[in-house]
Amino acid sequence: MTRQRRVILEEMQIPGKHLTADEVYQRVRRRLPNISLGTVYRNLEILSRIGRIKKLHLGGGRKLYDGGLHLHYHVRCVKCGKVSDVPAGPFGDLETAAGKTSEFKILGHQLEFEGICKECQKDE
Amino acid sequence: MTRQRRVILEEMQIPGKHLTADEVYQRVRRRLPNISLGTVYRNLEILSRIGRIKKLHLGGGRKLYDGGLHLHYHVRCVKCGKVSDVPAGPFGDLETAAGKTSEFKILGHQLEFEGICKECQKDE
DNA sequence: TTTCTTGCAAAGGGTTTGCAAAATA
DNA sequence: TATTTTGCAAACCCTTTGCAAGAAA
Repeated sequence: MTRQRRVILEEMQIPGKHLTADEVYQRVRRRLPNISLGTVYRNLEILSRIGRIKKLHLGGGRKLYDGGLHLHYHVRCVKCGKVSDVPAGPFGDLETAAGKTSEFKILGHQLEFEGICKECQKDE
Repeated sequence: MTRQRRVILEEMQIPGKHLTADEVYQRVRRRLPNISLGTVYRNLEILSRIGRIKKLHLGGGRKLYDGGLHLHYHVRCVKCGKVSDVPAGPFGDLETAAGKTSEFKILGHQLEFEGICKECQKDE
């Protein structure tokens, strides 16, 4: 656990926020001005592999990193791209249901809603 | 509706299959050898915007295009990346539930399961 | 010391875009 | 004819990677 990795992890602890790799880079650079973007990418990959953060691939096509590990879903604004958390369920046991109709051994799931955020609703 | 667009749409009609832009390009090229990759990208974008196909951003980070318009979900193998359809629900009314806890006006949702496909289960 | 990680810069892969020519409505 | 779309190629992200120097275990 290097200094860089620790700071990256700390800077990801923003409840309800989801950052691109470059946003993480910008934040971390305020504390470690010499860190490189490559290091940020490498550590985001490692941290998500060991389960300290979550990598999201949402509909907008952007890769986002989420420091929040509690079970929750996401909603993305189709107008401005803003992503917010949606508290999880209770949505029944989705995985059990899927396991009955699929030949896959189900290990997990991701649920993403799309809609229009409060600000964009005003603009309509 | 140009010839290129029509052929692209036709080549996407493979039940249960999900293609990358390049796979679409390869398929279409068998019928229209001079089509360019740019044209494929432009038409996939247009077709998904007008709702004739669906653009998927699954966990693997890959962008896939799906010609199947019936309501269904997807499951992705975490070992080999294979993507299969999962019949939808009945999973209750996910969007109504999300609308109660979110300030967004909910318009839709995508649900992706991850697991291990039949073939990869054998290898374990 | 041995192994892992860093910063740098270059390479890589997928996607988008400007343009003039061609096709469509 | 007016508008849209095409093929081509270059440009454009974003992300990954090779390397030698540096830090961590």
